[in-house]
Amino acid sequence: MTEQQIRKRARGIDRAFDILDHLRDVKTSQRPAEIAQALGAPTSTVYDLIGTLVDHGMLEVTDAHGSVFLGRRVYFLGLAYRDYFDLTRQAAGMLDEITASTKETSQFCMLDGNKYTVALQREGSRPFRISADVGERTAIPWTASGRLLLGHLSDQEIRDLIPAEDFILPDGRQMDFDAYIAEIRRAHDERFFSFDSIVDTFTHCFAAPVYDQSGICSATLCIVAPKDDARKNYDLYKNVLQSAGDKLSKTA
Amino acid sequence: MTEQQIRKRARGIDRAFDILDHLRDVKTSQRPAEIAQALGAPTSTVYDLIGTLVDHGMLEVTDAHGSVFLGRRVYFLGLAYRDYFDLTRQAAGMLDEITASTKETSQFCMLDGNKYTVALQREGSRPFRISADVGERTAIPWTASGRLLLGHLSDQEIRDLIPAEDFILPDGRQMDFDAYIAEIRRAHDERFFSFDSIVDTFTHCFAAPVYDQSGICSATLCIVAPKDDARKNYDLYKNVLQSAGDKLSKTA
DNA sequence: ATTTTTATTCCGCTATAACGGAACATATGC
DNA sequence: GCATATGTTCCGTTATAGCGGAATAAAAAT
Repeated sequence: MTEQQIRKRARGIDRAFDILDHLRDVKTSQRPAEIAQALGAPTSTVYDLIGTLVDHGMLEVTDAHGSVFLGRRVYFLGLAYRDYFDLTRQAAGMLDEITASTKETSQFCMLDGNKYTVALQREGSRPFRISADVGERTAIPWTASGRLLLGHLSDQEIRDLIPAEDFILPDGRQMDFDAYIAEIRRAHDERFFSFDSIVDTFTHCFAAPVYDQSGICSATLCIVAPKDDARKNYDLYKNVLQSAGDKLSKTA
Repeated sequence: MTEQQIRKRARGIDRAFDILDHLRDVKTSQRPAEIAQALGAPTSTVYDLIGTLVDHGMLEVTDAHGSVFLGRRVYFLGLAYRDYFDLTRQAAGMLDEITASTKETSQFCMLDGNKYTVALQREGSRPFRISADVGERTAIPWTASGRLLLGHLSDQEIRDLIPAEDFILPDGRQMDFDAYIAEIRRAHDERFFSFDSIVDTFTHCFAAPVYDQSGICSATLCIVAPKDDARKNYDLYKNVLQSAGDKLSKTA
């Protein structure tokens, strides 16, 4: 076989998306036979694929002749795409504002499974070595955000979620679970949490929640500042973060 | 094999949508390995599928670790879904209004390949036998809408689109192509066309364009009225249709 | 640095999805 | 009405997609 591999059969998945794209192009519902013709694809295959696409809700039958158009599910997927990138774009703007007004490093953080990750970061005017890089996965209990992001879970759910070793601090000390839970509850009530960093000795971390439409804290905005800056500007930084978090929140 | 067929392999298409749905659920980008674990699906398969989904633009790589989230294309598909059903819903409302104010039968019509079809219909107070039922495919030149819907095409494109036999009227007479083109150009300029029905002897058909965002007449609103009603209310019907068409049009 | 774990790529086997074509159903023309 | 064309379903064959498992690479732990 040569570089130009000759394939006699197309993958179902490729043809499936061809069907979806085609319907998008023509902007109308069409019958299976029409679609098959338009794509130059084998009829029996197209019938089969349309069947499974309908089962998946990616297509909907629109009339008694069996015409199909794009289905509800593609719409919901589209919404998810938009929400994700809207949030990312808006969050990036917020970080710009926060860092512009405070000169401190700001971050947009989320959970990634049972770990904490920095999704976006804007470095302050005096960038120092931040504990975690963007995309790095960190133990949730080591972070200020890790108090806010679990606020909607029960004690047991929190215990189940976090691996036991994540309660052991970088310096080897064991965290107290009950004290951690108490901090989570307090952070949830106050819509804010801050503490001297656990992973280094010279920074203070501020975190404010971003809520999704169901009121769950789905992300946080953070400021990482040298301890003395943090002390001097505590109220300012807290207010800046909270109002930015409110702006990104979807709650009505 | 029994009723409960045991399958050892899943279809790629099914797993592909599982991946999309999963990302919608978690609302974050994830790495292939995570997704495979979350779905309990074979790793090698998930890697392969994610590759093709990325090729299709259904997924996008969001960071240097290879994390993926829903891609641009799902968004565009979602938009197409929304536009289609928005237009359908709004058009149905318009037909209600038109028929309420005129008592005549109103229709929402589109092209379906190289044929004309009635997509929606609201029957007037004295329903008579309409030439074409909803969903029926009719020769484009036989219809009033068939003047408006081709307004964006060149003479040659029109000639290529319409099968020769569609220029033969139901009574066997041959239509003159140049005269037909002239009517199309005039209808396009006037944003309106009406004539005594070709397919029956007692109705007059009115048609006004609905434009999509690129200014192409993608649909029409029509009134099918008995000839004498049509004569008496010509200006009223024309105005009602045109303003309704303007409301549905996407042009800025 | 070295080991251990986890993530990714590679590759060969085989269950089966895609396909062609026949059979059947439905619409269209005569 | 019958004939012709077109749309849909059914079914057997076979190219190959999905899979398991090995090999390799990258991270994490020691």
